Amino acid sequence: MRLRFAPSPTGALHIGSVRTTIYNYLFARQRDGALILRIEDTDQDRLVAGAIDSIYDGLHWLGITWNEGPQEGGPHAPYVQSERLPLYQRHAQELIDKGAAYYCFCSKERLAALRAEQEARHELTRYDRHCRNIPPDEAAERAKTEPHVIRLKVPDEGTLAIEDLVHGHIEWQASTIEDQVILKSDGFPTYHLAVVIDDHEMGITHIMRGEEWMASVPKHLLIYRAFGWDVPPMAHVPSVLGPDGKKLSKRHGSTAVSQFRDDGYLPEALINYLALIGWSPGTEDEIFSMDDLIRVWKIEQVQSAGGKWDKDRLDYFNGVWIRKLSVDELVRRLEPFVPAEWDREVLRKIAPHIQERMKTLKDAQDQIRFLFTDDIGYDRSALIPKKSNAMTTTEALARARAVLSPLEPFIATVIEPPLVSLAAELNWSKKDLAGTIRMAITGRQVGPPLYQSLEVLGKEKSLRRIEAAQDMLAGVRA
RNA sequence: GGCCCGGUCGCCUAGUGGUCCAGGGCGCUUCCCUUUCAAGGAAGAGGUCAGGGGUUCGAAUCCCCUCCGGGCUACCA
Repeated sequence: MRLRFAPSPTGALHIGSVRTTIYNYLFARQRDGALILRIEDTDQDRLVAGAIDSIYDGLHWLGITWNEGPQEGGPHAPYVQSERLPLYQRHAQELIDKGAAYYCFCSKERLAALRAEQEARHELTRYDRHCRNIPPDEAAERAKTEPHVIRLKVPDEGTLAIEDLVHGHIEWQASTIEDQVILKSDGFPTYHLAVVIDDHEMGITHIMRGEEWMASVPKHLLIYRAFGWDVPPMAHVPSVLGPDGKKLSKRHGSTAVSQFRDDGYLPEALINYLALIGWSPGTEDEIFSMDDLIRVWKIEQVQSAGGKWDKDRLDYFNGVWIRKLSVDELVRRLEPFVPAEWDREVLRKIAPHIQERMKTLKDAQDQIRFLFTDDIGYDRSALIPKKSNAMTTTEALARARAVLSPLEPFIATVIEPPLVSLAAELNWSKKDLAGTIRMAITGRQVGPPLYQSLEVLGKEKSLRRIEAAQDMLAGVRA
């Protein structure tokens, strides 16, 4: 069993192609098969520098591994199509020799004009086979000096069909297919020629790819047939759609895996969420690690309809996976998301208290900033509860400071009782007292639990900030 | 326009002729818990299974038509 995924280095690793890659990975791993990474860079004009690195980075981050590839090597190296040109050219020649393909000398201008005419007459826009009947000898001779492409010689009649693993029986009439260019004038193959040759040469046993490739299947079938090769089983998996129902793309916002990493998403969450677009276990379980997926995922359960991308649902899964992390692991994952100068010991102490309050790792920073800087600026009015005023609040803060200052050890369980009693004495609700103190020490209305926050902040700083709040209310400080 | 693929609550989906006056999750509403926010618990709103014809004792599930959506229609992948 050999599966492949074949991205084009035309940009950052895309979230949609990741979903398809995950399926390939699962299929290969659950059957002890091999996974091959092949770079399809036959379009010279669309190459983007650094794209291959970004593909590698993204895949590594997700924990997807493979057996053969450009950097890994393997029995069918090279795994980059631009390094396999002679192979395609040789095979294109073979197709010509077999009469399954022909040289075409039409200029791009003629093709454009032809197209314009057809459009004007509301006819089908396709190649008119102008060069199809040039005698082979003459064509071969002209090919030595004239610029040319090689086109597939599509038969006039016949039916082409596959039994798709996802969609079942699909068929096409040969008459509806164009004489597709398979070798471009720059000597590079088009996708159609290159995939068929590589999938065959590399011993790919199952082709799983996005459904946008379905329309080109009949062309591939013709090429397989011309070479006399067996056609491997194919599975065309549904697309990941944007909110507007169209195939997810940059238009819908960033689709780069690296963006999700930078935004504080866990690879576990992304994989879990993505796997569920287009696949369902048929049970009510929905939290799956990659290993779980390898166990339960089945190609038979893959949907035939596309599914829309839903950020809220991704956020939910991210929260689930963040909560599953051990504290040590959470701290480790938080590392890139907090300033280097922040004390890691303090981070570790507060981590358990913000763990269930994060949608993304990025959320942590704002919630715990007060522990690492004294610059927590807030408005004096924010200190005063609705039913209170500056004077009573100042009083409350003074009393709180008095109550807190002798406490030893300064830990949450010791801090709570006296503050609860104080609230009662002041005839304040616990909520109001806690809210005022929270604002005084954190500068925010929401955050980790107050008593734990005081503990982690430490007695000295806590008292100092409460005093500062008092002064602010009393007008001592602006 | 042509070819192909789709169409179950706002979204992801379960469902493969009866146990479905359609189940779960996200989101939303309400309540509980509660020092905030979350998390957690409970309840609820939300679907004429795109529409119309068949087949059948019986259809979301099978067939046909229509409508709608998407993909492809490049010397792009």
